[in-house]
Amino acid sequence: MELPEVENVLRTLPRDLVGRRIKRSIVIFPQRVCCVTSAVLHRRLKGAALAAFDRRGKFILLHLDTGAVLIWHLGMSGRVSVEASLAPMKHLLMAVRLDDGRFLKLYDARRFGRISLAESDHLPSHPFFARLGLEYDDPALTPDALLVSARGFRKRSVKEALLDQSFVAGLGNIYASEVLFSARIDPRRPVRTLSRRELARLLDSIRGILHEATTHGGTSIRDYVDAQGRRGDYQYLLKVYGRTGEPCPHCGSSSSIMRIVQGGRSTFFCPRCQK
DNA sequence: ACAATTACCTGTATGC
DNA sequence: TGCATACAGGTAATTG
Repeated sequence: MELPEVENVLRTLPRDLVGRRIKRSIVIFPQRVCCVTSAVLHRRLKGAALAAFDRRGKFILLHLDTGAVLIWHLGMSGRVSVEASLAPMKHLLMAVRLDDGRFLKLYDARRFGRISLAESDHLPSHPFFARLGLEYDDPALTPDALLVSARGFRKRSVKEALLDQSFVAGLGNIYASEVLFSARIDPRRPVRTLSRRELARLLDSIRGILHEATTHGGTSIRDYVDAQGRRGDYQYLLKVYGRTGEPCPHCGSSSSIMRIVQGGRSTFFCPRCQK
């Protein structure tokens, strides 16, 4: 799940969760709990009330009235839902039982999702966030800031840089290809060779694509659904991702969308438009 | 110190 | 019908 999907999960969490107190927590896969023991996690959650929900990059932050923050990362296949019973347990990573009997649940078939807990005063120093890049809508994210960061990558391609969460927080494999197509930049270019002008275009594309995808409820190619179980619409608006062999929607040349592999992940682009 | 590869997982689609 | 392979919204550990 990338930023637009995570944002839509947050937006679709029932508002009446706020104020509910946690009776107990259940961790099915302690291996997915990071930086804190399950025992400490349970102790810190029990009796606390849900206070606010937000996001940093792809991390979901569930703020409690005690100052503790429960952190969930959805990995590739994570799902959040609120249900009346603990069952079904299949693919359940963790759940919290609330004082009204409901369960706030994190499912993840592939178990790449991650769980942690931090104190809200110390969030920036938590290992999840210490090296995380700026939010795409942060005014501090400027072409010059990207230029400085890009120069720090010795020979990474711009596609690989977009997947690196220290460059910009929140992009994943789908939107990295879409952003580069929108900016007309060849994904194979070493990121340090991009001019300030090109990075400005890249930044405009990052902002445009992530905002548009969020507005459309995210991308549901296979499994993704929000916290209400609804699919997004952005899969219908993808210009290059998953469209190998299709005509380019910009230059129109037939079967021009190519798939290549970079860092073990698929990249889709139009070699005619993207220089 | 760095870049490239492998590891962690399960589910689904495809081809023999 | 198996069975083998490829691939999937991500990141960390390991290898050279």
